[in-house]
Amino acid sequence: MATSDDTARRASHPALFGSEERRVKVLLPLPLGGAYDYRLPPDMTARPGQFVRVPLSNREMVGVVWDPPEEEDASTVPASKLRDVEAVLNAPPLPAENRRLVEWIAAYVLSPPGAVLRMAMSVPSALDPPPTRTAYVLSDTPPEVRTTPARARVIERAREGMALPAADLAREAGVTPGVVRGLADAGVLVPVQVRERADWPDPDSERAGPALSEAQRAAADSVVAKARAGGFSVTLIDGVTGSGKTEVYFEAIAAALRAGRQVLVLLPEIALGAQWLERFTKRFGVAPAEWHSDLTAAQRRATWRGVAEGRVRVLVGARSGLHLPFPDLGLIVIDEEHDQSFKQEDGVIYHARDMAVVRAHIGDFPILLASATPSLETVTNCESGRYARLVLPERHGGADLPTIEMVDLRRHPPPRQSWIAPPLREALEQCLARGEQALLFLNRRGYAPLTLCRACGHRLECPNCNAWLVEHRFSRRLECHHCGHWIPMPEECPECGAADQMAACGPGVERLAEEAAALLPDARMELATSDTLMGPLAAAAFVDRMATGETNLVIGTQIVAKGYHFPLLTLVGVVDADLGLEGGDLRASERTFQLLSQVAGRAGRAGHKGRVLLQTANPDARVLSAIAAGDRDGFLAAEAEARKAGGWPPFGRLAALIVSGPEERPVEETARALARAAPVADGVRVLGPAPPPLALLRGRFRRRLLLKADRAISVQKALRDWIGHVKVPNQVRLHVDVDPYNFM
DNA sequence: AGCACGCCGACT
DNA sequence: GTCGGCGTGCTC
Repeated sequence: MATSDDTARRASHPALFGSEERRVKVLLPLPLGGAYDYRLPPDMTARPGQFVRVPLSNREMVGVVWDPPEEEDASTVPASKLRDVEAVLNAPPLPAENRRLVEWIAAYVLSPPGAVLRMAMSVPSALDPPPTRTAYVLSDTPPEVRTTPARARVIERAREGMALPAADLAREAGVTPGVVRGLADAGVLVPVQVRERADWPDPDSERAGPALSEAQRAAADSVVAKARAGGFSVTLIDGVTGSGKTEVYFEAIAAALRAGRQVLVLLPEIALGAQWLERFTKRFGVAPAEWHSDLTAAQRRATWRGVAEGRVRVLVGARSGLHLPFPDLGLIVIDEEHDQSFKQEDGVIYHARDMAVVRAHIGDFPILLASATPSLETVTNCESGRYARLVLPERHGGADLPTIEMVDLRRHPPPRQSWIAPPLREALEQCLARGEQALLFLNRRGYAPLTLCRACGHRLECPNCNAWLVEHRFSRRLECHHCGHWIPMPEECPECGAADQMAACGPGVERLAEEAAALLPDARMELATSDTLMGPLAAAAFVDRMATGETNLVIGTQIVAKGYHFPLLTLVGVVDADLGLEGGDLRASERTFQLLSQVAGRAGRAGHKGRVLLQTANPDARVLSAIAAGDRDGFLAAEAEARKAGGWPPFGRLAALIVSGPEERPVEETARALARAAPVADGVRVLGPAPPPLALLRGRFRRRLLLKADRAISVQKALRDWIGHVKVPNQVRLHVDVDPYNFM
């Protein structure tokens, strides 16, 4: 048994103890307490960051050699427990910046570091030896063979030197694969293994960018200086839709590239479309590398490697791109920084925008946040001086901001079972008559959000969730939007058996489309929802039909609010502007403001004046009058005032505890036990437990508690002290959501 | 996350 | 008398 003194000396002078085992810390992508110690065999070296294969119980796992602790652990695992590192993988290491990010996120969201590491190891095949393909070259000592014209063409092509796979060689020589095979069998061509290496041509940072307005130029100069100089800074690029934020951050990207650094651009998944990529390609001559859920396993593998080996210079991706192993990252851009999809809600719960700021701090380089409707968090950081702010005031390209009018549904009610009020109907007719395009926005998928039986009043609910089943008329189903459960549309009431009594209540986009088709029979209408625009191809085709005017009326959910620009669109009708205010959580107003601003921003570009009609039953709501008046800053100021008064974020801290389990009783009891054990301290309050709006979700009963604390208090410490004292029975799970955005 | 160990019901 | 249910705990 080594004394603790021994252990300390061995750690600081490993060479003096050559006969002793050499230990390395290895973090495994599992929710374990921390890194495990392994013995490094004498003939092996392993540096922090390298991927290693190690035994764990009766299996093998790949982990990352972790950095030795600054000071020796109080309790060292006894040498008798150590097992040998099996192999150091021949793959690029996980950079130190990524390792620090893993630790930082783990500490912040109270997750085991291994669970966070898993996000950085989401592509296991990236660590395998790069795949090779068989290619053919001319033999140095070709045997004599009968020459045919086809063979001559192949030999001529092969003489150019590049090793080519048989199929490519045959195609380029204009012969059948059989000819190539014959030459290979004869020994004229010899096979060689070539590394398959996807390549990302370097973006050309020297290409001339577009002419910038004076405001854009000033903003660009500022971010270019930051990108060139390096060093940590956070800058908000704040400008309305069409003010040219993208052009400004493209200049910063060019500057970072000229400085030899890699660049990461994060966008909400939904906004990562062909239009953004086209703009990038126009500016830099080549497309960037991409990272999103539509990539194949092979593309993922190649991209991970390309990033790790520094061959990818610019990557644009959804939030998980943050964990890619950039060895020389020098700039991050978060576009649409306010977008809530940056908050990851499953597995490790974290906010990619905030963690990107941490990543920039760790790497000591600038990060740019861009938005037309920045989050209150970011604006507050600008006002306190933590973040810099660059304002792009006017619309670029001459189009005026749209006029925004409210349609008071109490004064102009639509006919029964209809949702388009007369003023909106007239506006639509006029718009289409002028040969322009219109968008009807309703953030509700499907035909009707509720189906009930006229005979007995029974409402069709999801058996796994506290939610109504939504009718989808195209698929003839009732679907739960929370868990994926569906049933065929019933002919008779499942409760009382009455036939033909099922009634659709309320509108979804499908029903709205039905109404619009009746009102505007000549419209070339199209539905745009996540059901109809599945995948980048469908989305690109839709954008095309809009650009050519093939479609002149879109009925869409929030999918159309983000990322697309429709040059011919002049009218936007928001069918239910009050929808987002239901539920009334902390950020309901803010979200509504952002969403409606974005939708409104679709109207009127490229010289055409836009018009936006907001249908509402509450025209006096602060959010709506602020939108109509174009008073974003006034809205944010009022919102900030209200949050400050209540001690809510960003002026206070918040963490949610979600207790869930398949049976209600133990969930309820655990939630109550947590409440009893709640911390009692100045500046800390615990709210709840309360059943959330979705008290049953995916077959699990849920309760929520909320820890609300002053800004000066560490919620992490408070949570650790608190949760540590409560026994959570086995089938009950406790999720911690630090800085919650979702209150369902 | 797996996986083995460990105590209480229905079967050959 | 065993097979097997999944509760509990461990993996360097």
